Amino acid sequence: MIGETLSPASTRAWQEVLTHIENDLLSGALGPGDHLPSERTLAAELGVGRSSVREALRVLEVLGLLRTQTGSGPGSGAIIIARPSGGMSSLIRLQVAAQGFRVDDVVATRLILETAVAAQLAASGRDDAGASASVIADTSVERAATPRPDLAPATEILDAMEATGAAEPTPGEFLALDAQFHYSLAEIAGNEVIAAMMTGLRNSIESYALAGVPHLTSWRTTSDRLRREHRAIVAAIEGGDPVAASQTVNDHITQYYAEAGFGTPATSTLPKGPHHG
Amino acid sequence: MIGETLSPASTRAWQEVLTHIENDLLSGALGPGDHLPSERTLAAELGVGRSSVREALRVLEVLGLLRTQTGSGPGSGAIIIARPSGGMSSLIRLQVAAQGFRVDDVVATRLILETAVAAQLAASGRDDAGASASVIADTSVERAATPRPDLAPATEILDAMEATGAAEPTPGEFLALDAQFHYSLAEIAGNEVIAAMMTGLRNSIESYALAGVPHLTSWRTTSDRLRREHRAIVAAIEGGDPVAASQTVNDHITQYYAEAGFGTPATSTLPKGPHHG
DNA sequence: TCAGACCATGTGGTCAGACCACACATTACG
DNA sequence: CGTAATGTGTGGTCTGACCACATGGTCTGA
Repeated sequence: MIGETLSPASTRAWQEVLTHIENDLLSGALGPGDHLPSERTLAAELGVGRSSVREALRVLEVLGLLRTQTGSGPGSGAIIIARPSGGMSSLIRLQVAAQGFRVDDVVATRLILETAVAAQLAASGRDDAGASASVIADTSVERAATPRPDLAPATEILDAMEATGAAEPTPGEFLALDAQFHYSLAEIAGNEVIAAMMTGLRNSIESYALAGVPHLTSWRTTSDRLRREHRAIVAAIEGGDPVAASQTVNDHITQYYAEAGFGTPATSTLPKGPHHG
Repeated sequence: MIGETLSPASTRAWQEVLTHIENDLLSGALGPGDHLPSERTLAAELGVGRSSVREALRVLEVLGLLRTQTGSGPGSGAIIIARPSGGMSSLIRLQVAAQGFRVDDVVATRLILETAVAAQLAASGRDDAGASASVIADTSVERAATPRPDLAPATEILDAMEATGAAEPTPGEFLALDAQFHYSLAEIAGNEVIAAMMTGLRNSIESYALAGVPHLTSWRTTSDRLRREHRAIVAAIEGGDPVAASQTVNDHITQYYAEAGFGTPATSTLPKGPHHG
């Protein structure tokens, strides 16, 4: 066992651990909510050191596949949770930081996904869902036409954004609510992949969006416009007009980043925040 | 320093390392091609153990931000490389394995991105780029209208797919070339984010695509159709017709997965050995 | 002089052992 | 009967020690 270093050549120990867990996931031996064996047990079973097990678990944790907790009893240990948002955010944010992604590419991609979501939502409640006008939403892969999307979760967020007086959100809070609104649309559309990607894209450029606030001629004017546009998006979706919905979303996002004067990265202070559970 | 265990509360050591490296990336102190300090040095500088440094590096490695190499001299050590494809693939694949992502959501998302890419390519070479017919490609965020996309890299792959005789690709090779073709389109479009996401989405369901081959009535018939469709996609793009390009791509992808009989996971019921309580 | 062998050095990869803080379960005690 | 003390197992971390590897300088012999 000790002399196992004779053949570590191609596969590194932590990769074996990763592969083993992935296989357990694919075979169904492990699923959401399940506990992984303890690090020490896993190490003994796979014949590797605990360090290697930990490196694999760390990867899975960052990727949003599990959470770890100290202590004993239920709720402790490493538990499978499939929460792709966190992992997607980390990945995109770090790639932007390392210049693997351009910020405008991120924005452009977000635009594509959001317009597609809006178009799909607008089309999904109609009788003639999937009209030729909307190529994007016309996928025979999508689930059976939902009767009509319930936009209540989204509109509730809009209500919060329009609060006045003491409850009036600060720019930071406003943008957070804005992110929530857009995410809720993706969630209502029912595509977890898109929702996760949108969250990741949005989070990765959160600092840029915030840094752009001072560049605005008037936060009041802009925020009022954003509020109106949000309502317009909802109206377009409820009106069953995919093209209008897409266009409204497109303008909404495009205008803000144009006004905020993009290209100025928010150096040093990274926004990030604790990986909320 | 030793008694640093008094306040590890909120931030775990490896996260500090991660944050430190991220800050270096954002500040420009680290960039693509740069070497990170050695693990031992980094550990000493940050006042953490080497294990913690390694856990952070492992995360960055999986996310596609750096590669590590043993030995000494240039080329060894941890080097910053911003290659998001690998990380995106791992993330999506594992999320699918952990049931965080549904396979049909992955396919639907891929559809959205690929149709958007095709539409953008078709529109980018025209004088009236951004016509109202193509909402998706109409983003004022996209880079200045490229003169006309050079599809040579894509068509070369198609040539390889159409090789006959000894060079004729096997189904596995064919699908690999197919993935390359689609990736090359995204690459030509110039959006790294989309390219990475497409690669990740495609890779994560590679096994499903392969598992579907036996379900086809005739591989020859299907592969011939795919070849024709690839040429049609290129033709539509060169023809400057965004709608046709999107539709062609949409049909291309949709049809294959329909023929391949989706919904059936690649794994048949495995023994399901819960070697842990 | 030069080419080859040789070894010192530094790197990541891995392991083993040892603590700590924590959370729960059990037990002992008032 | 309830509360406090204790036991147990978990992840989190650090330390020290090897290994395999790649480089670069040094030494040796032709």
